[in-house]
Amino acid sequence: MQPGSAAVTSVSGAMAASNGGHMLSHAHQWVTALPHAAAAAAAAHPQQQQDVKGGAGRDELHPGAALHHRPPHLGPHQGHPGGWGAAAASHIQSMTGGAQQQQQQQQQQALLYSQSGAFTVNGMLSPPPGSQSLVHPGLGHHHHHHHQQQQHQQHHQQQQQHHGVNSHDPHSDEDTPTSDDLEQFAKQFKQRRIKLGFTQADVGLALGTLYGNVFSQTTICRFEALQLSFKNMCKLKPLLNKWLEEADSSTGSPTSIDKIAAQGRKRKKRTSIEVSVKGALESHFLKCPKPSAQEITNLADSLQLEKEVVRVWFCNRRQKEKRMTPPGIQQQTPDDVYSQVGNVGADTPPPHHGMQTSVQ
DNA sequence: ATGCATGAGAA
DNA sequence: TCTCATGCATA
Repeated sequence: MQPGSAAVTSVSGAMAASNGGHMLSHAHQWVTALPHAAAAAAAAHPQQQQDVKGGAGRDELHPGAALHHRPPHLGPHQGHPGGWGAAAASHIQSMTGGAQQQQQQQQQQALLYSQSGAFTVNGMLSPPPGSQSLVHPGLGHHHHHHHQQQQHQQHHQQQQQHHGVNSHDPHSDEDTPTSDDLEQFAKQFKQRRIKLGFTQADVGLALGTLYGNVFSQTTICRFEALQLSFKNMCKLKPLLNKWLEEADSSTGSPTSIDKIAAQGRKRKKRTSIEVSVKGALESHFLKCPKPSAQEITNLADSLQLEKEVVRVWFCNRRQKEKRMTPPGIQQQTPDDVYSQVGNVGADTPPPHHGMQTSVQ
């Protein structure tokens, strides 16, 4: 690896990777086009989302843009199942009557993807002819173990068992589930999904057509693999659960929906960082997960990467640590406990055990 | 299945 | 600026 090209950043055929020395005048503006509202699910229901906020009121009318999905009534729902990685869990969802505080949720943008290309306009109800789905013959290994989840950096847990609501019912889709619940659900979900012949992408779309919240294959995948934050898992579970019900029960209700066009945002080309460089970053991360702006600059400079790239790398790395199935977890089966050798480099940061037993 | 990226919102 | 949810693009 030449020291002159640690990372290859090619931006869509234009704008060559400008590295050489240290030009700090990179006004990264790949985002040139944005005024393109994705008025997909801009229904007027009192949800907590509203896309199109870039001031783009005019868009090219999507033919057949059907924004008519009944609101999933997520209103009085616990939008934030637990304060996990986030700060204070001060927002205890107390919907037990009338005193409840509400706060803005997150944002959701309605875009659409077309990755598997196997879905039909229907989202669901039509097992893709030859998707990447393979019928799993039963896979009956069930082994759930205990595992902690929280890291070290944060604090307090989230499983708040209130008075009244929440009566130890680890099966219903309501109330905050436990990690085990999530693990089981995820596993079950995946199994069912596959048996039904749907791809992750299909599900993502179906969710959109069903509730207005479209998700990508990526998200579904990460959900199944428990690679999301606990909080995020909790949020998605109800939706996916709903889909499951719909999926296997309504095997014959053509719910035609829309299919809008994507917008033309320009995204920066993915910078591929060389392994050696990644190693260096890892090392630094172990020493200092949160480098200061200055440190980032130095690091970026020495690694010959753009500062922004380094910054983002750290952000993403940190996020990884916060997932339910953190990186670095050695998946050891209860019978090969003797393969514990010296751990890499520094130390094993999170001694947490993970789950994720089978990867499709 | 994952790596790097975007963006809204919270500090 | 960081976190968090989320996804395009890619391996």
